[in-house]
Amino acid sequence: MVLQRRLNYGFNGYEVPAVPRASRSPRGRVPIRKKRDDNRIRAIEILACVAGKLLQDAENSSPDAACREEWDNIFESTIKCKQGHHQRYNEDEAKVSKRDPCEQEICKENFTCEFSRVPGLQGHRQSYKVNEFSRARGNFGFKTNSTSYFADHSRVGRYSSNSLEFFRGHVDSVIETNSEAKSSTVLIRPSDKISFAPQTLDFFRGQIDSVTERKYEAKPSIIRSNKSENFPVKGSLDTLELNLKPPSPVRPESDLKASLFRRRKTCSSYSRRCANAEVDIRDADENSVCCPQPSRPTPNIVEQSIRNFSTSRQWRRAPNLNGGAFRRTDWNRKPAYCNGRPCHTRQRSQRISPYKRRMFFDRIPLSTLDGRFHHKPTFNSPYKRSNGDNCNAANGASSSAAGQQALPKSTSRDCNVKLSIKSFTVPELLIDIPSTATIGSLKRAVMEAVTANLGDGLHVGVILQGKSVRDDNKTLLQTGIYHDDDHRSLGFILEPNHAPISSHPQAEDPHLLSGSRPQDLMRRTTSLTLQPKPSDFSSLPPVMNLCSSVDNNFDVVCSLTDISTNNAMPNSQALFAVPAITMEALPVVPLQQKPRHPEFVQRRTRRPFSVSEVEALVQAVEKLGTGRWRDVKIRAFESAKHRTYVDLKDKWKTLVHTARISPQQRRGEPVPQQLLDRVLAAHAFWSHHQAKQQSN
DNA sequence: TTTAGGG
DNA sequence: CCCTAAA
Repeated sequence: MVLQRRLNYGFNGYEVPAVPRASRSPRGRVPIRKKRDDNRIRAIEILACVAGKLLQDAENSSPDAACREEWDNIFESTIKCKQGHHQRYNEDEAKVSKRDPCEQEICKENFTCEFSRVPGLQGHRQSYKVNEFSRARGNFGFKTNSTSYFADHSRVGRYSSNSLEFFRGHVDSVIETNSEAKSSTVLIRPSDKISFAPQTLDFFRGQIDSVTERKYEAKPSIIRSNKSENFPVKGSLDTLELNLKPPSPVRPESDLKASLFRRRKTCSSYSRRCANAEVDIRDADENSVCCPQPSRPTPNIVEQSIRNFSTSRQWRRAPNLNGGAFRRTDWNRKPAYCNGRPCHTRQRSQRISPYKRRMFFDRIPLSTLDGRFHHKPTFNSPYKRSNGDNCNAANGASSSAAGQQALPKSTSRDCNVKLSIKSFTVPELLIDIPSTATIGSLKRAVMEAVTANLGDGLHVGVILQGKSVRDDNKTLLQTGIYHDDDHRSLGFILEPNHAPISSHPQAEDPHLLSGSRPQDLMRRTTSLTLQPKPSDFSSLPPVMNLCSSVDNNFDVVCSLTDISTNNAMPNSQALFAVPAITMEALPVVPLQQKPRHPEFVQRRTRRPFSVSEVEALVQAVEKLGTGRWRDVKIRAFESAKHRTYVDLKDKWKTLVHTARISPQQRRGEPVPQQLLDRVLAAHAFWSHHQAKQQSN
């Protein structure tokens, strides 16, 4: 039949290559669908595994029944999902759905999570959509969209995110979202990936399997508030907290809470916005004195630091007149609150972390840790003094340095600086592990990844007043950090060592050296946040995302995105410290994974094939066969620069399709039936030929 | 890079 | 025409 047609139309010149091309065939991705399904199944299994582990940990290590019940509630609520819920998308998301084939599958798996038993979340309902996410090579997992509603149907948040990470974050967000959040809407533009609040990552480090660090290029998110007028524009945490009514009965610790927030007040909203480490500015006598404490951690200190680092808990340095051992202070006395009820993060960390923390720092060489911190002023360095003499020495040193700055008045008492780094944002960790892997191997893999991650040349950067302090040789005094100064804007940043140290003095402050990035980032953050302009998405490089639906109407957190796009953003790989309180609501943060927003991707102009082009294509394929598109291109479209071999392949595909459908169904410029018959003939011939090659 | 295939 | 897995 086919041959007959071939003969009918006069072509009999099929040219089978002398060297069979069977070795190159089959090519391409044959079982895509299957692969995706496998991935989905695998991811779900991992999620189940994680959830199970969480439950297990909660059951096994809960110190008291109340805590355990709380955990059970949370996890149960997290896991109990009802399928079939449908979710509407806003216009933006719908557009993306049209553009993104993967997004089109977003409705494939829907979940509704009910939080009826979670304290503070009664009546809360959250729906998720999970779809696979396979746009990017090596990208594993899903994408979810979720919208949260409270009992009164007020919207809490909308996320578009990579679902695996989403679920990670979800655990935290469930724990830490509080009912006050319903007064604000967090709108995150559709994007491909999310990152997590530090505690989320910390939490999952010990929970999950193999992790692969991804580097990111940050993209902005927009945060809006439905009722932002309820809150000061400045979004001061203190104000916000005080404005909010605790949903639960007042607890005895409420006075502590108040003092805690009062204390927080001394940290500027600026530094919080910029998502740098929060500095605990308490003095030994609880006066609000804020001085950075230069210190070189001793091994046990390192250990402790790492513990705290790994659990996103704050550590503090005791007044170090006795040599400056770190000590943890009043964690138990100072409850972290989420709108009147205790945050569970700490409980969780305590319960789950001992083992994990052990694993964590056991596997990190101390030398690495040393290295990571060595950019901070050290105990033995001239930067740090523990008594008045040393202070004077520091004075003298600073007075001999160029660009020094006048010493603040009182130096005798508070030369030591006490600060605590409450949290860090670390690069996203991606899971990629077979579902058959054991928890143990999973943990090992996580540890390895974390170790590799943290050991990979990170160092601590210092941010002062929004500027990165690059000169490691300057003293604190020269830099402008004194004990009784206003240290609202002091922050820290973890950054890779290979980040360019493009430092240049700031005109307005000669004592501050600055890499260009962090403050740029922050400025963008600020302006972006205050004046969201979706159209700026393509042009705004890096940035930040929200961590809270409660208090951060204008609070954003710098986050990290994929640097694999080669949009150089070296410092965007940095680990930004995040104010603890901003993490307390919605740790799920979307990140732009694609280089550009889909709607800004320029599509090639459509250039329909002319009949003569089709003729040339058919002729070439008749001669060379299907599957040699490069040769076809060279042979017949060498000079047609706008026709790639992929185009030719696509055109052939559509030609075959066109030839098979009835003429009434065809669109566009009509292709002569004769040509279409040749297409069918050649296609049949070469298909048959290929099949024969396969079987041999 | 090229091919195959889903979209 | 886009996207991307797989080779």
